[in-house]
Amino acid sequence: MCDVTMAKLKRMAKAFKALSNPNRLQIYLEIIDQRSKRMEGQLEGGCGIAECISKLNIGAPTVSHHVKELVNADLISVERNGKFMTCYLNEPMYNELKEFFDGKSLFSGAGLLSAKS
Amino acid sequence: MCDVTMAKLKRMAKAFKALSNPNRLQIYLEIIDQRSKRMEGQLEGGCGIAECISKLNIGAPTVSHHVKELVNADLISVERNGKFMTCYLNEPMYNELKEFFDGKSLFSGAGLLSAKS
DNA sequence: TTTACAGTTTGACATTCATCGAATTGAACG
DNA sequence: CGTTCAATTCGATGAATGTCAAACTGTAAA
Repeated sequence: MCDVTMAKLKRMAKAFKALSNPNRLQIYLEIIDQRSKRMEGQLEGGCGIAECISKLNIGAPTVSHHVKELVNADLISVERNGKFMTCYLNEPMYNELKEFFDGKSLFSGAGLLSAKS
Repeated sequence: MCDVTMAKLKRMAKAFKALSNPNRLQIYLEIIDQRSKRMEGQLEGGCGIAECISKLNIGAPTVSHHVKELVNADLISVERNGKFMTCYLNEPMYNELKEFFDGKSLFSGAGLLSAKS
């Protein structure tokens, strides 16, 4: 009965873990930021990884690893454009996160804790 | 100029880390849940730790450790009531989390990534 | 005061993480 | 083709994490 809820809990925990590293959070926010600009027509395409590499104080292998983690947590998706890589925000997951703290969350009153294991 | 924003980023990353463990997330949600019930007058007092211990599949030392992590991330506060411990939701942090994914977040357009270290 | 219960501390252990340097793949371009 | 640049893969390593069992502290109640 709590299966769906439990699955969601795991999914959320995974998303939070992906966002729990400051560098990864910054990459995620950069992607969100570029998406906003794109929606306003100030930009085309998605967020390039090279951009993140140059703006953060960590090496390319680390950025690559972080991007993979964000993809793995369903927070973003990645697409190859010739020589470059482009990151896109995963909108459904973004909305799920947005709704998570909305008070009328799936969790409240669901008696989640009574589901052992 | 981005100091405040950077501080917030770190704070958020810390909060996400605290919520990135499924057991810890469940404890947090239980506390939120009990707070809701309390607001509806269905319950008095806060959430007891013993309750979490009995409902989760982990030992008391681990729950104690998790609770400390939640306190450390400013997500909850704890108070002693005689023999029992009571957990309370930290409302400001809860609101900060709620507002984080609100679109008009502090981060969008702030050029956060351009602030090296 | 002795017992029982709630919760913490300590120490240990296996696992996961963040990061790096070096080597590698893969696309574009001369 | 050979070079260059974007990005990944592959070890390696030091640090942090989640969990437990055992011992401890502190409060209440018998």
